Amino acid sequence: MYTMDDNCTVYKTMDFISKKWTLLILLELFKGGKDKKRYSEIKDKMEDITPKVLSERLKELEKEGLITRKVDASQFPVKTEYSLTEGGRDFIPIIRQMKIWALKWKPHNEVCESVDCENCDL
Amino acid sequence: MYTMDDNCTVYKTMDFISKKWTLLILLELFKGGKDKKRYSEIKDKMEDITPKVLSERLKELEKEGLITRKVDASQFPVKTEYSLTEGGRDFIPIIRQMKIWALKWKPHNEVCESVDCENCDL
DNA sequence: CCGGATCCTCTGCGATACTG
DNA sequence: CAGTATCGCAGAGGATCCGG
Repeated sequence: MYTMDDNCTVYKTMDFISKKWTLLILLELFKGGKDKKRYSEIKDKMEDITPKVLSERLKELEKEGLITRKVDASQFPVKTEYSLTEGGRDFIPIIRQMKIWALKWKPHNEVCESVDCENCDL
Repeated sequence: MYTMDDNCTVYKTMDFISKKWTLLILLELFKGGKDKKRYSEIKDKMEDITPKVLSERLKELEKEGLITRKVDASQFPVKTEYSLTEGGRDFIPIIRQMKIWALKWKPHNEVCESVDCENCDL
């Protein structure tokens, strides 16, 4: 007999990525091939996310080691830039697998009908 | 220039699986190699889920085509059994990828230190 | 008894405004 | 520009109830 263990690595990982917006932020940081993106740049692309939640998720992702945050205060206005860490980049293939799964099993539309559509860069 | 599109297949999939408990329920239905599991059986294994949320998630998963629900009213008490569909089973490798990722990048413990630990059957 | 539904509470998300 | 502060609401958690 087994029971779901709170301490299980998989359990904790799934609980972490099951927070709203988390995966989409990871994907947004990956898209376009840029290694750094600014707070406002992320926010502008993800139209429906609120500044509070974006801020919360970025902190969580940093704490979990998936992204890094760098502040350039040498000039004004101050620039804050976010990048994927190696571990964060290594999560992208999992998101790609989700897309491949979705293309196979879910009805899809013209916006996103191929694996390499420009909408999500996957 | 691109913007996150609500209609995007990937967007919708990520939004769907990003609901609390969804992935854990899928995993629970996979574990142990049984093809069917009863409501109470799932609930007992996932100690912290409440009957309300379990019921909601099972309905969503059924609607999304990942699981099926069969009621056996031929005897008493009535049995309700849930199984993974082909599409649902095809999602398990993605969860396995998450575990592999977690084992590589996150500190893990004795409960779950190998890919084939009996705790999650992945 | 089993598989939920119902009621209530409380945390998390959303919307808007504002600041160093 | 990059976030906080404040408030309101929907969805998750807890306990109990109920029809078959």
